[in-house]
Amino acid sequence: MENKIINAARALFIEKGYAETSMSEIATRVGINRPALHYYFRTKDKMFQAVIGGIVSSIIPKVFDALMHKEKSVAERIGVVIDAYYELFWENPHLPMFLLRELNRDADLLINSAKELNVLETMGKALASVQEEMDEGKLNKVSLQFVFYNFYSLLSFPFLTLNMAQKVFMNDQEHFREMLSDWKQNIIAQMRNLLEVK
Amino acid sequence: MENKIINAARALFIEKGYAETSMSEIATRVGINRPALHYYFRTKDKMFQAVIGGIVSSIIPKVFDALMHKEKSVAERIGVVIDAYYELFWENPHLPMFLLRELNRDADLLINSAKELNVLETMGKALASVQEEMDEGKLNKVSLQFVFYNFYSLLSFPFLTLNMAQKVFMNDQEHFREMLSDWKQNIIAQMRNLLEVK
DNA sequence: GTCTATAACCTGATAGAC
DNA sequence: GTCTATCAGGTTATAGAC
Repeated sequence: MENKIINAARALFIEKGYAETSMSEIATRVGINRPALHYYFRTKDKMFQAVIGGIVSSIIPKVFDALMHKEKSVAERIGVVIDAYYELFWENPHLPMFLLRELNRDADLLINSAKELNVLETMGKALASVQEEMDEGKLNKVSLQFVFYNFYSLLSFPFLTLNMAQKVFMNDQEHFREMLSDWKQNIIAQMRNLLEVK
Repeated sequence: MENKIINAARALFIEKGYAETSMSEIATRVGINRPALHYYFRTKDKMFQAVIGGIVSSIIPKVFDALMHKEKSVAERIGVVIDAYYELFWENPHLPMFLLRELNRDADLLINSAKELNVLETMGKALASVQEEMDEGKLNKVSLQFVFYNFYSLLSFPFLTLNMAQKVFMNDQEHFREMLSDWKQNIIAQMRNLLEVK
């Protein structure tokens, strides 16, 4: 039962955000009523935090392992990371928008959750490994913030503007999938331009 | 008075979004009470639409003119466009997040407003002009959707993650301003990599 | 035009019966 | 554990006095 609730809550929170999701909505989705919800999670906030924990930990990635394999080329490593994120985002297309929205509403909530789950540490290690290669002259010297910005902006933007794309570019799901595949090559090309020594 | 209301409403809507901004909040900010608000704009929705109109029209850019000047290099033209957006976003740092949030909440509202103000047409012309140069072989052949994605993702991402940057990268305002200046060069470099024939 | 008063509703949360 | 009943507080919106 507890799981049923968390699943329904996660789906609704991700789709519409914290503020615009009501407890009644979650209750009817589960098939029970409000008071029953409060029995399992005393407050809306507690419930949201439980959901956040699950989401953040699903993003703690094996993904970052890929960055560590120095024997592989930049293109190969970036490709693996993109694939991992694509898989996650394809199942939850509104996840990037959700993270951004809640990061703006209450940054501490997400950041603290990430700290508890050692996400920042894992990410730090991965970025430090990139830094090493820069120091060795194997990669261009670029600030890690810029590496982060370039990668995540390009990765997330198509998902962030999914609604718009459907209306403006008339993208259906099939079209979107094809586009993502081409877009992956674009991200790789841009990251190579950023990082590879010429 | 009507203007005073619109200004207060715009500031609040941009900062916190439609759902999390209440009429009472706007009223106290203006210095009157709720019923007085409803006198000027009958419903919250009507008021929001009035605000949206002003915001969208402020983005209809002279910006796009810059793209038309074919005699200038890609780098020069992109630079001008970035400056125009930087100016707008510097005064309203939460504007990109606002647009994205409302685009996800109610895409039609924004798109219809954009249609009324001929934004899509202006944008279409600018993109068509880029298309021409591709046909002439002066620029790489890339889908216009990708040109759009590359530019706007890189442009908006630092603003979208402003809250996070302040907490994670310890960026104060001064630091952020410097970073933006370097970031501009990064956007130009990436757009050149995308568009320039080698 | 701007106020007070109030309607009608929805929210999150709790108490208590079963 | 799950229900009914209810509370206190906030929301948009309107009616009517001044």
